[in-house]
Formats: sequence, structure tokens, C-alpha cells
Amino acid sequence: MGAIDEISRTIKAVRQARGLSQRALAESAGMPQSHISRIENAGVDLRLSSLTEIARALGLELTLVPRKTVPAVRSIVGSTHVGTPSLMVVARNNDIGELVKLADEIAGQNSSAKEATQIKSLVHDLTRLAITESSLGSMRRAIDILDSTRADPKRLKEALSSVRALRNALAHAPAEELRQASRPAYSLEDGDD
Amino acid sequence: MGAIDEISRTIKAVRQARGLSQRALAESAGMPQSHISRIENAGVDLRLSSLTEIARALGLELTLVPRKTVPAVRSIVGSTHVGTPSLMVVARNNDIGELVKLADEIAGQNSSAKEATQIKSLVHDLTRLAITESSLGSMRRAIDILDSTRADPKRLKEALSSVRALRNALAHAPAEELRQASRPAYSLEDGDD
DNA sequence: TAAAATTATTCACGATAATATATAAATCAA
DNA sequence: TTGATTTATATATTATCGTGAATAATTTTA
Repeated sequence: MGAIDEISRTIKAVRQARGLSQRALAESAGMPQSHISRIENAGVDLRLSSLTEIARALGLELTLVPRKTVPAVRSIVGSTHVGTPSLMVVARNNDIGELVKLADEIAGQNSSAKEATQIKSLVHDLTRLAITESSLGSMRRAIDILDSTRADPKRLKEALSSVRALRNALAHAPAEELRQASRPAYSLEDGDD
Repeated sequence: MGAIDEISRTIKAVRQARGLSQRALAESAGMPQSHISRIENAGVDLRLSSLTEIARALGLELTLVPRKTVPAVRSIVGSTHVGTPSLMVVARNNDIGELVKLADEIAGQNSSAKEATQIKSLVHDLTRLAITESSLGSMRRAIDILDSTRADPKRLKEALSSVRALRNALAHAPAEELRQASRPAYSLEDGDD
């Protein structure tokens, strides 16, 4: 399945998900409806300008990413899988950033609770660790729990253990995964795929 | 500054980062060298097939992602210099991978020297740490020294201390930098939202 | 400086994206 | 079914990508 097929499939899927008719999309992208139809069906090898116009009209963004980072990315977006979502790195960083913010906020609101300061300290240590794919689940869980803890201090203990779980997940990440994560973004002459 | 300009800029930047000549890239992508030149300089509105071939030859992948998943990019990357951040990520990943390979090779060649095993152990620990921009200098230095150590075992001590320096650089990275540790390889930004 | 490699430019030409306009076919609602 | 909307297809025309081959211009290297 070539890149063109995948792109056209994505365009169609997103357009329908947005509830747009071909005509509406065409107008928004500044091209005839017939062209949208051909692109979606007839495997048109469209030009970059057309692609970016359509992408813009659909609220999508075109990105070039190192191939090795793509597989891990698919797990991040989940529900609305469009093509090959590839901003995992951003997601991870956002996660870490959010975690730090949440931990700080909780520590501020519960300065007397030792769990809160433990959480803060743990999370700050986490920022030094490389994030692995297998830890993304623990990451999400920790974020969710910390988030709800802001409004419900009774969950402090639960939050602490979720952060500990995340720390352990990162600390004990499989060596293969780490090696893979640090693999050359574009290896010197790979005939893979 | 349109998407086409940015794509061409990125292609050129990544090609040079990989040490490829236009001819080498052209051959790998299955097109004449003159076309690469025109693409890099003359703002050609290239077709999707050409773009994906070039991307593949460069180890990159073209993807469409929801703009909502790109909140950090715009603020981080700014509007002008887009070529560099991608090379950063790539360089980082290559560096870690190369470091591991070098360390393993040195440990294999000098199995009796305790410095060699220390180097290997240290480097493997490094893979758990997030790579920061401010540590790239130490990273380069370590790679260079380890590289020359392969042929000149007398430099083992020097190599060990360079790896230690790198470890320290990573361990004491500014917290602010850590939150932005690995950025998206590259993002085509399209003006408005 | 001279030679070699890399990059930029030129030209003719085929292939095809893209346009504009129409209309047939399919889908859906009343 | 009927009518309305959406989608697919048709035709002619224009614009330009991409090829191929050659060469000029530039940069790198010895």
C-alpha cells in the first residue's frame, strides 16, 4: 500500500469524520470538487501545494519525521488514527511537562502532606529519564490520577503509587527498547520496510 | 514562507547532515541530480511520489497528523528556522547509537582492561537518560575520543573520562531544558489555524 | 594553481496534475 | 417514488513536473 493510497485514504476518512462534503472541502481548499473525488479514488499523485491546502482545510498538519520514530507513534493517538500520527515526541514531552505541573500544584496545595512532596520529588527525578514506549501507559495513568487528586486530596496515596509505578517502568525498561529508542533516526542504508 | 520552501530547506539540510551528495540522494530516490537541485533551490511544487521517495531515501516519513496534537510545536519552533531542530533529534539519536556501538566494540577489543568495561557500563546507563541539547558537545567529544580509542588503546583512560563528563552533563542538565528534551523532528507549519 | 567533485543551469519533450464545466450515477430524506 | 444532495465520471485545455543529457559554475581537495 503506497504512500499515495494512504494519504488519499486519510483525506477521505478525515473529511467524512469532519462531516464535510467533497464540495465543501474543495471550496475550502480552493479546487474543484471533481478534483477531490479523483484524489480520493483515482490514486492521483497530487502536488505538495494541493496536499497542504487540503490538509489545512481538514485541520491536519504535514510533518516529516524520522522513520524509526513512527511505529511507536501509532500507539499514542489511538482513536482517531489518521495516517501515521507522528508526534509522539511532543506527546511525551507534554506528558512530562504536565506531570511536573500537576506535581507542583499538588505539592503547593498540600504542603503538609508528605506524600505530596514525595510526588513532587519523584516527578522531578523522572524528568532525567528517557521516556520509553512501554511506559506510556503508566504515564497516562499517573497523569489521570494526579489530575483527579487536585480536586480530591484523599487520592494522594494513590497518586504517589502511580508515580512510583511510572518510575519503576522507566527504570526497568527493557534494554532492547532503549536500544531501539536510541537507534539512529535514519540508519545508514537500510533496506527495511 | 510557504510549505514548499520549508520542505526544500529541510531536504537540503537533512541531506547534508547525512553527508549525501545530490547525486547520491538522486540515485537513491530514483531521479536525476538536476531535479534534486531544482527542488532544493527553485521552489518546485513537487509531487507526492517524489516527496515520499526523497523522504524515504533520507530516512524520513511524511505524515498527516491532527493539528491539535501539535500544540507545542508552534511555540517551540517559531516561524523561521525550521531546518535545525530536526537535525538535532537525528544527531542525538545517531550519537547515542554510535556511542553504544563504539563502547561495545572497545569492550570487546580490550576485555582485560577495566576501563573498557567501565566505559561500556557507563554508556549503557546513559541510554536511560534523556539527551539534552547542552550535552551535545560532550556527546561529540566522547564519540570522537572513543572512535580514536579503537585504534589507540592508550587513550582508554581519556575515553573513560570523556564518557564520565558526558554522564555528568546529562545528570546535571538544567530542568528547563529537560522538559523540551527531544523535539519533533520537523513540522510543516501552515500559517493560520 | 590545477584537478576533481559537487552543484546549478539549460533545453526539448513526454506525462500528468489541475482547471472549468457538465452530467451521469449513487445516496439519502420526505 | 420523488426530489435533493452528494459523489463519480467525461472532455478539453492549460500548467508544470519530471526526465535525459549535457554543460556551466561553484566548491573542495590535493
